[in-house]
Amino acid sequence: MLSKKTKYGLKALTYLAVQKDKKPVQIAEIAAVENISQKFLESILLSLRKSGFLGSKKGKGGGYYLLLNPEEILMTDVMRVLEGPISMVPCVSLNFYEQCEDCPDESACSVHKLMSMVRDANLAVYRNNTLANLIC
Amino acid sequence: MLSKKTKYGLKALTYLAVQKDKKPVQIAEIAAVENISQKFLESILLSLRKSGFLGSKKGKGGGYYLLLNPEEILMTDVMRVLEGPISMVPCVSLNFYEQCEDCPDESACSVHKLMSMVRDANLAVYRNNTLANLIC
DNA sequence: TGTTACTCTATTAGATTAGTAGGGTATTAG
DNA sequence: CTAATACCCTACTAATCTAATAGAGTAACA
Repeated sequence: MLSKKTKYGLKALTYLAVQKDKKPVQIAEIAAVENISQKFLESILLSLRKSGFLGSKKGKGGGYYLLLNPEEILMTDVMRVLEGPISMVPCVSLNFYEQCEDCPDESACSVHKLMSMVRDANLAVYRNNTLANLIC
Repeated sequence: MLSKKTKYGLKALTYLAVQKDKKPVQIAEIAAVENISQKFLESILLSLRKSGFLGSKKGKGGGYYLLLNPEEILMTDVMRVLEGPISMVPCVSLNFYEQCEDCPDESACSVHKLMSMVRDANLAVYRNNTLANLIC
């Protein structure tokens, strides 16, 4: 299942991407329009900022804004930050590889084989989509 | 993440699929060879039996066995039983559709759009693979 | 007829998720 | 300057899910 964190994060990114100008948008506005708990959204936007997707401005008239153009924001990167590894098992992960301690032979493992294919399929989708593709 | 239930279930199915003859295999044997908690494996095999993948024989010399040939066991069906819906969000599920109560317009939702593509990609993998494809 | 091995129910520790609460701090408008 | 604004951060909690454990029950074969 997709976590609410990822769901809300994607919605917030989309909301920022469709803004006419580049002016900062307040958390409260996004939370209200997208039906998201404001405090929860705060923590999500914070992690998106720390990951380099968003910039923020403090004080009156402050808020969050995209640091890149929507065409430059790859879903691969967004999903890794919000949802974690794209692979469903660590033994097929490209970025977070870990050996299974209970599996003597990876190349003979049916789970490894199936999940490798699933990883490739998902990666293909995420690599071929930017934030711009998800708008409208 | 893939649950241990699914991982163990796939390993058990594979183990049964590579047996020379169709004689029942005991839970204890599978659990020992595949490094799985026997009691946990019990409940997994039980649900695979109830779903029509496995048959069982009680008493001495009993155990579990495949009811179909490995070529006839589609990953789509196996994954739905072990892991649940293939879609990551209910609003893109073909078999378990549910509307999001917080989302006014599905067709304009970026999450819906992305997750539809992910679902299609995963379905393609699961539909193109049978238990037979995962052996060796 | 007794052993074997599946069947079923209940319980539990631990982890994760989604959210809540509350205060702190930097910045800007006026 | 200063007060309001809005981001920033830590800690806590209820609920849920996962993985596993325990133990009793039941069917069937040798």
